[in-house]
Amino acid sequence: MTTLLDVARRAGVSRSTVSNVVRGSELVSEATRKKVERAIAEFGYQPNVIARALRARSTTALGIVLPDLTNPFHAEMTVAAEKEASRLGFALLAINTECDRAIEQEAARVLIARQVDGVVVGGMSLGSKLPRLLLDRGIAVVFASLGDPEEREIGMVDTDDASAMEAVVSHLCELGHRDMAFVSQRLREHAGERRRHAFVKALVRRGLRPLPSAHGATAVIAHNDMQAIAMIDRLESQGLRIPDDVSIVGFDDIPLARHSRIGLTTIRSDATVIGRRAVELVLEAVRGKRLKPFREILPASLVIRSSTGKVKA
Amino acid sequence: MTTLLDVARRAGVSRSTVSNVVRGSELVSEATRKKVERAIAEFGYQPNVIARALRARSTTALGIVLPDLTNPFHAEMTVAAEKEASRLGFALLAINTECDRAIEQEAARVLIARQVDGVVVGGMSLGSKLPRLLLDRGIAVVFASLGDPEEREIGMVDTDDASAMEAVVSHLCELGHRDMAFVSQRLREHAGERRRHAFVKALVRRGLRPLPSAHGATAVIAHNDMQAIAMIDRLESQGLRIPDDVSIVGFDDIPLARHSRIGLTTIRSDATVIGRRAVELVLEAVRGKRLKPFREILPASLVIRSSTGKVKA
DNA sequence: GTGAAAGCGCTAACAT
DNA sequence: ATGTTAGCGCTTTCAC
Repeated sequence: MTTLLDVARRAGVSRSTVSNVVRGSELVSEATRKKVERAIAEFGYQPNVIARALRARSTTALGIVLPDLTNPFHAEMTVAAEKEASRLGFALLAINTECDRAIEQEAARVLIARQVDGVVVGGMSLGSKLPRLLLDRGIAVVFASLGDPEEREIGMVDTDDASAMEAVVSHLCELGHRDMAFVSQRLREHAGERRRHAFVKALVRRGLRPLPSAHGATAVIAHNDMQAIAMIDRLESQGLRIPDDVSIVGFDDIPLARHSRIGLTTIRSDATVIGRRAVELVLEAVRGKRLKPFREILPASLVIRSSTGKVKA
Repeated sequence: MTTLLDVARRAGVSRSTVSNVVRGSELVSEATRKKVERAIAEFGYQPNVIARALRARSTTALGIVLPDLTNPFHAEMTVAAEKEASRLGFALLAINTECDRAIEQEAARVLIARQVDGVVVGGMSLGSKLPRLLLDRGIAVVFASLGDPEEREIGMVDTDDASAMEAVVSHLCELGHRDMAFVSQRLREHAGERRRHAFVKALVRRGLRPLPSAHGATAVIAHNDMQAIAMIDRLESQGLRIPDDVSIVGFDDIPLARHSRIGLTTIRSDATVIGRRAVELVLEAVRGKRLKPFREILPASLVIRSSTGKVKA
């Protein structure tokens, strides 16, 4: 392994000069820069990221915390985040928590121990301590597709839940539905509860009230597409027909939602944009310049397919 | 941040002694161990992973390289790998390559720069240079769900492609199919080409030959479930019926395959086991003890659902 | 059994 | 503009 010292000797300069060249510092003459660059090329020198991290107190690594990576929405978000991070020279540590409190706590411990510069939270349990733990260690945090954080220090990028649910309820009401329910698999999931809240608000505005469970509902709104698709499977196994007996609405618009066999009515949410922006925001926070808006709400749109229909007469 | 020195001072011992206690070295008296442990608990001391990595030349980090994290099979494998790695104190760096040569090269560069101890390869382009690049830097490599590596130094864990394809072809032949085709989205994907090879072999054994493309085939075998499911969508959009006009077979048995609306005939492959074992194997390699078999082939089984049927008379 | 000392490879004051 | 120096926090001989 070639080090700064090797390059320095080869180029006949000091290590700091080489370091300056490597880091693109301005205070190096054109002549020496050339010399050093030649030596670097000759050795194929690559700075040791570990040594640099120890000294500079920045690992150029980010974390991403997810409840379920097997959900294509989260996977797509992660892929986009990884791509953007990599483009900017950052590595991405992905941690799957299953929304389990203990695993979230452990995730925080690992992220702190590994000294990541920032963390994108793509999902967590309601009232999770994870963000606070990170913030307390000076680690930047951004919520992605997770709704509004209560704390000012946390950044966010999300689809507009409120107007999305407004559109969903409006659509269902037009189809004659009055008995609607919101379902989420894991009770007390942060994003789910926020969406449930928005859903209830939209109902109440119309003088309606949500059913406590899918039982007896003519329309079921699921926390996300995966759960909506699972719900179709469950209901159909019970002999119900979608949408004749029950209408189903998802959230995310994962690629599968538009599959001919699925045709899920859902809210379009752009995982790629959210993942990319989340990384951009967290890096802005890392660099201490929150000039641009630190919270960003993307417009939501309802995509109507075949999983919703008129309520039976 | 509390350091070794803080703990040492508090316990009235030297840093090396604290280090010995932390690393569980035997050569510490019971009495001092107790003292040190108390001081550690008092401070809530956590060793600095970065400093340790610099000195010990081991980052306790692994990499996982994937072609497409949005494929639930790969996602599940990654989740399992991450879980196992985390259990053993290792972090996991996930890199999505889209099977793109340039990205694979860049992935190798990053993994080398970050000095990961080992890498699980869950997918790559045929003849990719990635494994060689890593091996040359002394980084352990294990193929997961990728077939047999040519190089002895590379570990592997995979489902038995050969017997799987044998079962598929046998099943289809019984249904009267003779015009079959294997399709894979990305030409020249390592795993896909291995499966294609196994498929062709099984055909030839019966005196049959594969069709060059899905066109005109009565049965189509896809590289994996996601592609099979996409194929159903495509064919049905063209007005064909599955399985009446065309039978479809996948590979992986992702959860979606058994959805009531999908019912995909496929090969069962356990992503969780593969992910977990891949990490175990790569760590055995890291620790230099390849006592246990370094290559592991899991039994394959055909799951027959509703996407395959008798060929039209 | 315990401690002193020498770095791992790099960065960032501070000199020059 | 370039070099010198002093560590970052840890591990690991090597003495005692």
